[in-house]
Amino acid sequence: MENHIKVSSGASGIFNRLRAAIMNGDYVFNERLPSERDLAEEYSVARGTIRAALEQLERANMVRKKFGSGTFVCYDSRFEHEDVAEETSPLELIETRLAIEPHIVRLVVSNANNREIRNLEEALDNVLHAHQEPNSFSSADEAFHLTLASCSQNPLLIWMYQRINDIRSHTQWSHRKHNILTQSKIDDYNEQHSALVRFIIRRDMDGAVNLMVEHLHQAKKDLLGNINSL
Amino acid sequence: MENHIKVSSGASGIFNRLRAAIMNGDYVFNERLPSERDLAEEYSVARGTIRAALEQLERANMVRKKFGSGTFVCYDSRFEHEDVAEETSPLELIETRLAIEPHIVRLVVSNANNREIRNLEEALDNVLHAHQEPNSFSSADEAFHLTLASCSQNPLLIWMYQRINDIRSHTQWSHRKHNILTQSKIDDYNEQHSALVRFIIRRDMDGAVNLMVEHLHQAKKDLLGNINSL
DNA sequence: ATAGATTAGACCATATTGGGACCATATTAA
DNA sequence: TTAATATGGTCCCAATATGGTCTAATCTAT
Repeated sequence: MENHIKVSSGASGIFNRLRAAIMNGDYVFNERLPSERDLAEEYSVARGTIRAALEQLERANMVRKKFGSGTFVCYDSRFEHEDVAEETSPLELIETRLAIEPHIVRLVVSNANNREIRNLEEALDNVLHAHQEPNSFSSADEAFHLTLASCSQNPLLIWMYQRINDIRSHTQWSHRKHNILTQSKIDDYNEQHSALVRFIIRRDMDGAVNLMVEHLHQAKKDLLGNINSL
Repeated sequence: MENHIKVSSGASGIFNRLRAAIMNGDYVFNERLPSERDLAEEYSVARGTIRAALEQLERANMVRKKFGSGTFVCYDSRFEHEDVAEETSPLELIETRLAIEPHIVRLVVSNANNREIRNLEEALDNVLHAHQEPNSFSSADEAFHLTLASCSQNPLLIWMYQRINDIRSHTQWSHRKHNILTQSKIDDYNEQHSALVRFIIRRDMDGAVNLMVEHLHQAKKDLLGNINSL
């Protein structure tokens, strides 16, 4: 009957304490937990008990273990109260980008100063020279579009685009990137990125906006084509 | 609480410390980090560990490496908007609405079903019959536009519009509403609200979108006129 | 007394780290 | 222009850290 006093004991107790620590942010997303041996010492318990607790955490999808490397947090507290990321499909994300990015381009063409143009050219350079590999390109592409948003100088739009990038990098469909982002697709997209920056530098409003719309429509088409072919 | 100094070990530990340094402003935008060899000495780890940490930073879009030159910060602290509501001006809010609402209208015209049309008509009714007083109208107006957003059936767009409404009801200018929202202005806006719903019911895409753009441009003009007259 | 949980330790397979060397490119000084 | 230097990119090998597995002894609750 001592369980009435102790909150919990044994492996489940360690599980609860570790889960609380992760949800509390003591261990953040992608961080490596202390080794099983260290945790055992920290909680004054045998390694087997720690392993049992970690297995519970793994079943709860809060950590993942990597042989020979460590145990890593895969619980993202950023989305703790945000079901938006979970509910938003790739298609709905593109639709949202289609809503705000063309207008961002309008603002950039009318407002961007030389310093921001330089930042944009640098981001373009990065995405053009990103390793020809889906994850690397995708990450540079996110940075490019965020830089574009930042050139709008509108804090609310920038903030919204950050949320879009959060969702872009949120897992759901990332495994599809490898099907969609072939070498030739990456080349196509980069062609459009370059053209977009040229239009912006020339202050060609219609050209830039239309290109952005086309860019996103192509991304949408590629996404739909891929889904249909599953 | 115990003085629990927790320093993640290995590459991810270095990653966390460097990320904190960058976010803290120890290294600023476009600044060159110390060389990998210097960082290795500074943190008393091998160069390979530093390289692993820098690769994580690169994946997080916080630094970029230039072959033969160095590693440069590409994290812009201006992107960190602690409280976006505080930083967003009325004009910037309108610009943001100008970005997303016309596209919301597009989606509504193509996707809305009868049930959603009924919700929209109800929201229209509410805003038409709101007390002819700025706060009452403003609140009904927010609800009308949010209903419109929800008819898009896109959870991300709906969520973003909720954030817009948060800011609308928060912002700096609420005291100006009394200057802007005169009886005749309210009548003008409601004229547009009614016309918008008619266009949507007729599935007149161009008419609806153009009207929404006009609606927001008028709101922008009214806002600017009021600011200039201060 | 029994069954299950916990402890403690040993060993294995893999990944990371330490430390060094050399290469390719960019920057700087002569 | 040319040479020297600084920097990131790559490879190597040994040492260490880590999770995976197994065994046996001990504790605990029924």
